[in-house]
Formats: sequence, C-alpha cells, structure tokens
Amino acid sequence: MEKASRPHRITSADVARACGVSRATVSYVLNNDPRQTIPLETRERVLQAARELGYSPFAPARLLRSGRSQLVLAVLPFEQVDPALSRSLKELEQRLALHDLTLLSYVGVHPQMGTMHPSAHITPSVLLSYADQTDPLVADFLQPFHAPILHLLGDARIEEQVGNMQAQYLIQSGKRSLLFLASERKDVQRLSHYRFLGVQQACLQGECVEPVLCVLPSSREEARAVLQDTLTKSPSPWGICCYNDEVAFAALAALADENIAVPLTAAVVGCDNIPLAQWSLPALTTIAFHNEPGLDSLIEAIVALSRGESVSWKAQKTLTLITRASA
Amino acid sequence: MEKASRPHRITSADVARACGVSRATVSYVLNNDPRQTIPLETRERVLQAARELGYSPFAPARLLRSGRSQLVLAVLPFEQVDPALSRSLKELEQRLALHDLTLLSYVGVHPQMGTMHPSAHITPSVLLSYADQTDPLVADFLQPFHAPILHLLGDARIEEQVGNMQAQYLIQSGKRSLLFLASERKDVQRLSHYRFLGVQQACLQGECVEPVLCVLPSSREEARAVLQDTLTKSPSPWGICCYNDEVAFAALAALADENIAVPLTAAVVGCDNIPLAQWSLPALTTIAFHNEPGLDSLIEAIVALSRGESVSWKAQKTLTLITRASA
DNA sequence: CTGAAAGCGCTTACAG
DNA sequence: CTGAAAGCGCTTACAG
Repeated sequence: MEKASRPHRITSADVARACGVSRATVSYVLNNDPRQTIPLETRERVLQAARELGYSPFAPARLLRSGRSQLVLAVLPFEQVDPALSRSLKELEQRLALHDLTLLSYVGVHPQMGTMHPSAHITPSVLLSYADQTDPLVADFLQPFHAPILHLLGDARIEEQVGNMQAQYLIQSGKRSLLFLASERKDVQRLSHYRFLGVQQACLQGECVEPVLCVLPSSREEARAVLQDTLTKSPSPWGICCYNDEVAFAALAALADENIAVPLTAAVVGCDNIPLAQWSLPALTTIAFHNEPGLDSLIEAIVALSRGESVSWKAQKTLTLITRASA
Repeated sequence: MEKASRPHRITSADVARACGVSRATVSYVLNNDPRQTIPLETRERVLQAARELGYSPFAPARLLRSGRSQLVLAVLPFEQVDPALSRSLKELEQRLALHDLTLLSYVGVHPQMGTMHPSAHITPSVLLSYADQTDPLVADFLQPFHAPILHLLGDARIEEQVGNMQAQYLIQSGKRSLLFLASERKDVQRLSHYRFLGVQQACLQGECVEPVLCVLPSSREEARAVLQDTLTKSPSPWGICCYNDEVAFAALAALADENIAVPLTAAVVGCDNIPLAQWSLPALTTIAFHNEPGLDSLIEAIVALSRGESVSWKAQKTLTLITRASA
C-alpha cells in the first residue's frame, strides 16, 4: 500500500483564476487590507469564489511570509487541569478570538530526549506560562519558542499568603493545634512547600506550637489511619490547613470515618474554591484566588505582544477566604 | 513608538555557514534522513553548530515545504475540561511525543463571525474530536482543517448504557422509585438526555414506575429544596441516578441536609469515577468508562493518519460499575 | 485600482 | 558523499 498521494490543496491562485483577478487582489480582499481600495463588486466576486471553492489560506505559507503568527500558546505542565483553569482558558479563548488570535494549550513540559522540541512544529507569537517561573526546566522548555512569555502564576509570596490566611483564620477561631495536609502529587510539592511556610509563620505570630506537616495518602483507608495517628500527637481542637480542596475532601472523609466533629473538634480549610467545595459535608471553607489586574488588561497585553510591541504586565493574585461550614 | 523590528532569526543557512557545509546537509543531519549517509564527523559538526547557535527550524517553512504537519489537535468544546479528560490528554501527549507528534488542545467551537477560522493559523495533520459527532455545528467547524478526524466520544448507545447500568443496579438492590438528576450545564444536555433514556428503559424492563427527571440547581439551598420537593412525589426508598459525579455530590449534600439516610432510604449512583468520588460521604458508587481498543491502538491510528495513511479506528467505550457505599 | 514578481526558510529530487 | 536549485503558498512592496 502506498502513502496517500498529496491531496490537491485549493490555493489563492485557484480563487484568483476562478474570478479572473490576481492573487494579490485575492489576498487584499481576504485580509481586508486597509491600504487598498478594492471596488465592492470585485470584493464580492472574490469572497464568493473563495466560499464556493471552500478556500482557506494555508497557515504555514501565510506565516512564513508574514513572520507573524496569530497563535497564543498556553503551557500547562500540570498532571491535571482543574476545572477553574479550564474555564478561564475557555474565556480567554473567546476574548482572543475577537482579535483574530487562536489560543491553543499544551500540556506537559516534554522532558523526553531524541524527539524534536514542539517549537519545530508550532510557532506561537505569545506564550502563556502556567508553570513555575523559577524552575529552570521550564525556562529551558520555553526558550526555543523565541516568543514573549507572560507568566500567569503568582509568585511564592502569594502561596505563603494562602497558608497564612488559612492558619490565621483557624487560630482566630480558637484552634491552637495546627496541621498542614500536603498532597501526594509530585508536581505540586513546591507550591505545597510555600503554603506550609505560610502556616508556620502564622503559628509563630499567633504564638501557637509548630504546625504538623502530614502527607495524606490517596486511599481512604490509609488516609484515615494516617490522620488518626497524626492527631494523637497534639491536643484537640485541631485546625487543619489543606493544600487544596481535593485534600480537604479527603480530610473531611477521614475525619468522618473517625467520628471527629467538624468544625467543633477539627476545623478544615481548603484552597481553590472548586465548584464541588459547596457540596462537601460540611460545606468547605476555603480560599479563592482572584486575578489582578483583570482579564481586560491581560488580553490587551497579549494582543500587544502578538503585534511585536513590548508591554509590561504582571500577574497579581489576591485572595479571599470563603467561609462555609467546615471551619 | 515603532513596532519592534523583526528579530533576526537563525536559519539553517547560518548553521551551514558556521560549519562550512550546504543547507541540504544541515537538513539531512537534523532530520536524520535515512537515505543519506553523512560521515559522523560532519554530522557532529553540524549538530554542534546548531546547538551553539541555538538554531531551531522554523516550523511554518518546514511545513510549507513538506506538506506534512506534525501537529495533532484535540478539539474540546466543553465548558470545562474534567480532570479525567485532562489526565488522558497528558498521557496521549507523552505517547505522541515519542513519534515526534505534538498534541495541542483547542477549547470551544468558535462560533463567532467576522474572525478567521483557526485553520488559518494552524494546520494539524490529525484532529481528535471530543465533540458530539452528530452536531452539524461541530462538523462545520472541523471541516476547514482538511484533516482526518478521529471521534473519541462514544456514541449515543454507550450513554444509554450508563443510565441503564445505574438504574439496573438500583432496582436490583431494591429501589423501585427512580430519579434521574440532570445537570444545569447547557453543553451536556444531549448526553444527559441519552442517559435518562437508559434509565427509562431499565425501569420499563424492571417493571418500575416511570423515573422522575429533575434538574438539580447549583446552589445548595435550592438543591435541597428541589430534591425534597421531588422526593415527595414518589414513595421511598429512592434510587437516584446522577448525570455525573458532580451532580452526585450535590445530591449527597442535599440528602444529608434533609437527613435522609444513604444508601438505606436513598441510594445514589454517579458517573465518571472522578478522583474525588472515593471521598464523598458516603463514598460514591459510580460508573467508570474504559476505552476499547486501548491507548496503543489509538496512538497507532493517529501516527498512521498523520503520515497520510488511511486507517479505520472506532472508539469503543465499555463500562464498569464501581461499588462503594452510596448505593 | 490591479498585476507581476520577490522572497519568507525549509526540504528534497537531482546532478555531480 | 555534497551542493545548487526548485518550489511549497502566501503577502506585500513596487510598477503600471
């Protein structure tokens, strides 16, 4: 069996031929070139011919010629994309589409050897990095794209604030034995570390004892055992800061399995405010992130960068504590 | 302020000049062309020069010449990407990278007028559609890419099976008043509909009364009220089939708020087996999807299609009931 | 207002 | 084994 023969591609030349104009004119019409004044009649002939032939310009050819890609690439090196992120990507996509920019996402930092770097296959004009900007592996990965980078994650300080805010709230509501429940996920250890630091600080300031760090196993039976074991090391009532809402769900389950009253004997605070957070038993008190400056300013920055202008834009995250029933 | 001047791009000509060979040789070496036998010494000189200059080939130029894109585009027209999907994309990416294919994701079906279709900016060699294949809007969107399409979603039949399996299990464990809890999410109504059909069938076969369809509101207070109201319409014990695990969490919360015993008075079955499913109170009984044929076969199909070969591959989903405590 | 022509950077027959 | 050359499809000065 042979390889399929190259399918005939409809080119701008075909369109030009079909309506008896030059390829230049086709290009001017299709790209709405403001420097040209094409008579309406010609314009419509071209547009119709393009439609009839099902013509769409060949992306790599445009790009090779123009040098400007209309592609924005979001780099998401996470084990899993959480729903909050996915929704914000969706919104970004809609907004960027209005500026004729296409948002694409790439998962994973591609550490494999012997294969080509993705930049050999795709040429984004702007990179949106959701990766840890202090990680040199990330920098190495982004560099070959030769595109301006917008770092959308907050810095370490905001992560400390998360832990700090969780702990302060628990201390102020009378819990003096604090726990930090970390995730087993490898890709998240750094964030987790900073959040724990924030908890430590709050304990220092609140004149509590040193908080206990605990990695919660991912099976319910083990989680129960580990938590139970950890709790015996400090007197109740406990304040439990969780790395994120998923860990908080696990904590809530382990506490229920141990018949420990929430929030009376143990209070639980999560982080992320996932959609499911309101449905836990009891409903989860958690931390929500907000992006400052807002989406408008981010869009502006992306559009400018994609045009080769230089802009300064910096992610500024702020936090809110969402108080529900678990703490 | 002027637009930034076009940055000097390092081309294969630069590399060729740097080590005194022709551009052809550079290309042969970098692409590992099996039809050429380049002496090791030359080979290494080229490789090193490329490395030193930080050369990476310009994607659109390669593509324009070769006609073959190494890009695989996953089209995800969902309001949100769930964690299960995101993990499977990650795995797909890793596997495809070994074949020098880059997996990119696109969220949303881009219904907006007046802007260019994404195909003007990107040229995938294979399309992975996670959209409803019977939706003509989806077909219209995919067509301009002129690329072979793999539909990864199961067909309507498998969705009916979901509802059927949920309901059968509940009926067989003694629940004869069945409920189907749908989601408020617009993008998911069609799936939801098929699953409900499956529940209806099971009720017919199991000689139960017609199942009650109920859309669960997204606030906890309203959800409780609506569920309570719905339950009064049929005698306990109730069997509750949920559109997915998120809805099941909501149902569990509403039942707890109403002090209804689970699974005794009301049993709950979800769908998807999300990671959080084991942490609900009580732990969630749910349906898990499996893909047949497996990942290996999918990878094979994608690789073949990207080479222009034609293959027949069809998503075959199978289901398992994961029994935990909620039903 | 329209068209002929150059050239983006690459790969790949082809000639040596 | 290596190099000169063609050409992928497009946009965009430039000449008319």
